[in-house]
Amino acid sequence: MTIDDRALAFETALRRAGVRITRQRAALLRVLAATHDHPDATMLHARANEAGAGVSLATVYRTLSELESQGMINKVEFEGEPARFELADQRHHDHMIDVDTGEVMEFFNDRIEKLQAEIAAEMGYEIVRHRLDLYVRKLS
Amino acid sequence: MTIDDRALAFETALRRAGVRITRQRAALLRVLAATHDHPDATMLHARANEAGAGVSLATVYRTLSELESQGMINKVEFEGEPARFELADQRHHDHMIDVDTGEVMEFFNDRIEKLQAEIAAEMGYEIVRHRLDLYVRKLS
DNA sequence: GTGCATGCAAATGCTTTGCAATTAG
DNA sequence: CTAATTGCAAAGCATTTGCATGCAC
Repeated sequence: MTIDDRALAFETALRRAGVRITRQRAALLRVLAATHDHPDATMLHARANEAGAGVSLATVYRTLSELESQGMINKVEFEGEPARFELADQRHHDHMIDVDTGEVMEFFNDRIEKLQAEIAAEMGYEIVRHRLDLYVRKLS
Repeated sequence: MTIDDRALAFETALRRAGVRITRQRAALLRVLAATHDHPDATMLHARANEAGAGVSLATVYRTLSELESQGMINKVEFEGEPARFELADQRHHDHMIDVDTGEVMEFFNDRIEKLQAEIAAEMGYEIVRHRLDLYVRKLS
């Protein structure tokens, strides 16, 4: 799926949900469709405007909320920094954060997922969602 | 260890670290020593003042920072709420949050801990710290 | 045309900080 | 005595919101 395809898919999904596609939203969708890292609202704002879009930060926040409640992006909150965002059209995964560089990596481990569900079940609960963040340092 | 013992242990550790024990700090240490839940700064402020202490919120925050950098308490940041605090003098554990009641429970699973370390090692990293939060709902 | 979306600036909520007054050791 | 600590009010930061104007459909 190309960036254009993805941006178009976003637009279609939003239209279907009764959301109007404004110039600002189209620009943000394009920026998001091209995203391979974990930018925060300010970064997305900067990227949209670098592309000549003219979008206010308030609109960035409003659009991100909308996209999140549509389930199209995920908000990721690491400790002590502004919320970051990632595309939701991927398999579930957890995050590793390099404490020296700030780099965010993704990983998935099925055994951990299963163990979490078991632990919750043993205590009489089911998991609604979970967050597993590993703050790591490169081995020397 | 009683609450008084614990409060005294805190004082001793702080004095040893060259931190002065003021009336305000003593009151907060007492409140913390009696803590079995996961209060935030405002709650701790309220509890200290209910006990007739006369402590400002700024001092609560400053004391919590001090205690955290001394490794005596841990700051716990759940999604979308003010930071909470817990005593550090316990075995490491993770948290389960009941999404309906807000109740916070603790659990520990050695297999999950080991798997995390293995995953990090495979990717060439060592874990500095980690956070695992399960947002759960009671099974009906 | 009509109502949803925008920009702006002000408000919010949590947390930190500058500074003059106070107090622990 | 004197340097650390406090309270207060102001500032900081990320995020949200009220409102008048603008624009998508």
